[in-house]
Amino acid sequence: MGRVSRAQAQEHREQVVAAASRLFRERGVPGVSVADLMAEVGLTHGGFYRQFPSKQALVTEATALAFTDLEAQFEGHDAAHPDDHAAAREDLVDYYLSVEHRDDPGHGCPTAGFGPDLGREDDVAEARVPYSEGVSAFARWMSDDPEVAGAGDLAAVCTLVGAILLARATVGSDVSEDILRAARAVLGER
Amino acid sequence: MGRVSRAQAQEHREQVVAAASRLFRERGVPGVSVADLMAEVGLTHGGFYRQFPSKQALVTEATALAFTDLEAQFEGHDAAHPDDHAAAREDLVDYYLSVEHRDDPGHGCPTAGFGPDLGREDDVAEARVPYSEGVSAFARWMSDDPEVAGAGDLAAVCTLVGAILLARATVGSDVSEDILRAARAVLGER
DNA sequence: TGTACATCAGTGAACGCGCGTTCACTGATGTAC
DNA sequence: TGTACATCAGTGAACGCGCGTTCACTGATGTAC
Repeated sequence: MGRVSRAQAQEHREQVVAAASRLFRERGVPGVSVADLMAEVGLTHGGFYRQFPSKQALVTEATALAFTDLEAQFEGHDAAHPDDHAAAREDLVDYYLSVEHRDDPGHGCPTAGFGPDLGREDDVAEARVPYSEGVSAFARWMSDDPEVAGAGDLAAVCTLVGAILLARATVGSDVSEDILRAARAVLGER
Repeated sequence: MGRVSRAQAQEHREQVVAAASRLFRERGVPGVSVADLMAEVGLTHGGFYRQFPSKQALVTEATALAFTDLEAQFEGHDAAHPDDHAAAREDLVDYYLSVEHRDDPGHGCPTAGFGPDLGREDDVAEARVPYSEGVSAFARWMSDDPEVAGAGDLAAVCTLVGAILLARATVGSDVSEDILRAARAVLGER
């Protein structure tokens, strides 16, 4: 192939991070290889290390990007309901606890998508920094006061994340839909 | 080594399932090899396939065993508070949202331990059967009427599982303890 | 603006390694007489 | 109860495979004059 322009290389780099952000959520970090990621962008695996020091470094970047995308989603809900944050929140909860979200983890919540891998593997501990900040921001957005999250807001995030995780793990059983319905009922009352 | 007695072989088998039940929760299914599991019991990897058709079949058995252990834990809490199920439930929630539980996933809740892997990999779909039944039983135990779980009970399970997952993924940040505290506060009010 | 050279993004073979699974083999256990 | 034979739990080498990472190489891009 020969050398590629700096702009092109930068674009490739960003595409790899975007692919990682999606695939890591979908299949988990150990379920996606460096070769898979590069192939997603139309490149071969060898060039990976000219852009990233290691696979684990990419995990941190992919986590951060996924939370940036989540933030944009929040802003989208707010824009759809000017001056009515409660309605925006209702929209989010509605989507969050939908079958669509359950069945599309790759484009879904990074809190649920990256959580399991970050809780387990010590070698991705670095990624816990953007992750923890993302969880805080999520709770703040769930709050009435966007500056501080209360216990109820943090607990609401737990309920959302637990529900989507359980709904995914019980797919194929009626329990899966029961879970989504139950969480929706309880969070609707808040 | 030569042949071993049937009783001995049966014991080995059970020890492997028990080790799998613990290690799969701790490191995830892809994080534990067949050789790891056999070594845990003092055997070599080759003999695995005389006891199990595949690694994936073991996942199902390990999931079922972990939920049997959880059931025993429920009974223990009930036994500690005869005729006071609410107090037993308080005990469970207290342990569930503790730093000890967060830091010991291997002996912790199978709902949180097996959930991520079952939600992701299609080749362990078989294990979703005991898993779904276990989630239902968990919700029923959280209920006042042990025969039926209401939406609030299922949602409480979601909150517990979400909280422990998030607390594990944010270890090292203050958010981790905030999460445990927040879930405790909200579930205490129920 | 044009030319000569240095840079470096991406290639593809290769590194060592660990994986799940198979298999010929072993020798103590279990069984048939 | 004792003996001869069949069974089969566990061993350890080997299977093919994919992993993360390294590296000599390529040729277009970027730069110095």
